[in-house]
Amino acid sequence: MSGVFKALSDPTRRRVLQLLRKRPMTAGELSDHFAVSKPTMSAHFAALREANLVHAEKSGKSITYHLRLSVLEDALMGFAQTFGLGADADDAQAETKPTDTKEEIPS
Amino acid sequence: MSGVFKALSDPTRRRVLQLLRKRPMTAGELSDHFAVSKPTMSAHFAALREANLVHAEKSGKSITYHLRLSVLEDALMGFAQTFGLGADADDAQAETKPTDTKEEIPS
DNA sequence: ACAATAGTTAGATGTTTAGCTAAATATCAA
DNA sequence: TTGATATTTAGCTAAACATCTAACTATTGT
Repeated sequence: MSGVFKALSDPTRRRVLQLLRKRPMTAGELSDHFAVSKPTMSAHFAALREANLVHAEKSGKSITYHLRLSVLEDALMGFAQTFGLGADADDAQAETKPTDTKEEIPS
Repeated sequence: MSGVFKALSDPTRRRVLQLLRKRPMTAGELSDHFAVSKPTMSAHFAALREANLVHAEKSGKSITYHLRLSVLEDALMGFAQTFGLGADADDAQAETKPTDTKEEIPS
């Protein structure tokens, strides 16, 4: 949980995820979009891997990164839901689940 | 944007927000829920204030913090939506807005 | 085997962060 | 004014982070 938000707290990493939204890309392709060194990008990729937001697939010389949308969704929406935000409607009693009344502390 | 995710990347701060979900609370009340010093909590409050996730209201000796749900919602859901996550249905063509086809890079 | 290409590891530097204690500030009550 | 309460500021440490260059590993083409 913390790992996901930490990963998302960096603009470069957020843009990487956005780029991967369209299609999987190799580390090199992704790096070309940024004005930082390869090792720096490598570290960003590691952060995204550790947060499980991307999946790395090595093939030949290059490594292709794939977005793990479901992990992003679970983290983002799951957290949002603990605040009554998310899927359903807008004001008061219109919700699917009654926005509850129970104690739910986040990790 | 980065500020919000940065704020959310700390478990203590996430729990503070969760506590504030129920009702506004003073700095002292909030601090009582955590095993860290008051100055440390004060720093966490500052981070939340800077991210605009809470609103501080001084009255007398104490300062009452209020959750700014709308800011959390805008950040979380806004970001989620750039990935086609969020409000609407689950699989493919069921969405309200066609999940677009346009270039949207995050800040 | 050699060189080129794709990434990562190592090591250094400067910045940020979370935490602490001690001291300062502000408010209120006596 | 003196004291108690609530919170912040100052100053510190230790760990984590983002960044770099240089060197290394792995793969492929010649």
